[in-house]
Amino acid sequence: MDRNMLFFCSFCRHKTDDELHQLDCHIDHSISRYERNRYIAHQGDPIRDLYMLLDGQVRTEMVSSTGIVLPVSIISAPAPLAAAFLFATDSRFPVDVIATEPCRVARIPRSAVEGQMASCPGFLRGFLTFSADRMRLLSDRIKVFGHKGIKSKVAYHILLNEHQGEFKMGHSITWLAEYFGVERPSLSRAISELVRDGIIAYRNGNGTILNAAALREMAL
Amino acid sequence: MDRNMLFFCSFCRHKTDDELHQLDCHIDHSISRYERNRYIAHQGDPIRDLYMLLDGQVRTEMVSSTGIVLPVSIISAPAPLAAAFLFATDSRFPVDVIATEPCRVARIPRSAVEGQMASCPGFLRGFLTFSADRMRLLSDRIKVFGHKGIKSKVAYHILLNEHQGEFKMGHSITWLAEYFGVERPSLSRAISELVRDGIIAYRNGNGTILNAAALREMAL
DNA sequence: GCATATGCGTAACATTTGTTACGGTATTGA
DNA sequence: TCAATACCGTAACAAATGTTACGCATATGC
Repeated sequence: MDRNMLFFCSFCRHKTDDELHQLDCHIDHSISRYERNRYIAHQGDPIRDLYMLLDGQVRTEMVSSTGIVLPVSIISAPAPLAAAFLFATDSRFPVDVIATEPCRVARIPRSAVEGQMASCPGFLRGFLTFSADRMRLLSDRIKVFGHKGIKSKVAYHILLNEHQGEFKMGHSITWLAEYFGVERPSLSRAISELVRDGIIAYRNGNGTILNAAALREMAL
Repeated sequence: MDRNMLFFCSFCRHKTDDELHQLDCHIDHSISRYERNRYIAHQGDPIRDLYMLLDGQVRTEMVSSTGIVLPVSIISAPAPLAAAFLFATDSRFPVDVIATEPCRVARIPRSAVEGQMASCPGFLRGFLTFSADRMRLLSDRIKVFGHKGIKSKVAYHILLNEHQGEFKMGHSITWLAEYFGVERPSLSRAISELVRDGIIAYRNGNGTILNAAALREMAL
């Protein structure tokens, strides 16, 4: 069994290849190959299987009801595709999934996934943890958007990453601007203003909180 | 066994009370009661149990690192509390949870939850579906935020809810404004402009797409 | 009937944010 | 060393959004 197939099984992932070969753990699945630019799934397709991208890379695209295409993201193996939605009510692919290079994809029927969950605690826990961690990413992002105004977002982000008056931005300004959903120059300006107003000191990704009260005020 | 305890079990939820009493399905759990304004959980507390709000209502609050409090949401029974994070890596309550009226809360140890998942397919599926549906809500919201500019958000929302040239907003303008993270008058203005420019007709929550091309253009 | 609350559209104005363009620094690889 | 690239700060101006206030409906309860 392919090691990547065991992505979700926290127990199995740490076994040696020898141990894996001796393992009596068979999950019903089929493997498909896709050439570059082939569609692995179309937006709206019902999700009946767990899709595991074993090798290669895909891009996902969203198609609006009458044809505009907007890129969403790039996913590299090994990774599940739309795993979060497999068990959703009326679960369908929210995007097109297209191979950007030759890919190998394993499909595991939902029933087999459920069976594996019931019989293999590591698999169950792996899946749940993967889902939960992903949910946390989304949830954190939503919280950022809950703060109106760039300075409020920045202030919130700083308070989250604060440790004894110091903080690290943790990412490039360019990256953060995308994360916040604002333009880079705007974010840059916002930070400059925080510095100008004596609320923080900042340089090169690291900073110090000078006026905690004002910063808290901004985070609303 | 309390019917609310079986929130996640799609099989059990549809049984009659008689059937429930005869059911040989015992989940290890303890039940606590909380008076109004009592803390059920503090932000940062490790999550070791599944919290099920059986009766009453809670509010969640977020506390920034130095004390500001911002309200997040109200949750009414029956509902799980932070269920999405139970299996996260280093899972902790992201918010304070405070009773707004007398509450009853069942706590089921994580290990018992895992055991129940392994032995009761309905429970497993119920939990997974709940998580997945919730993930979809968050995911949809993130997608909205991915569209910059109010008109782009509105256009996207309309295209999502379009059906043969007609659409329903589905919510009040006030509600949508919050959902989009913009001010109500701003949203109102944006819609008015779409109408003024002959792109849509709109009245009372329902509308018609007049210029699909322009609308698609706006959704980027 | 009346007071109250909610939801909605509108307007004028203030503020924030986007846009575009430029220059500077650091890194990388030829 | 040099060119190419990525990342960042800044500025001036344009555009979008927020703010505040008002009037009008509709529902609700007294």
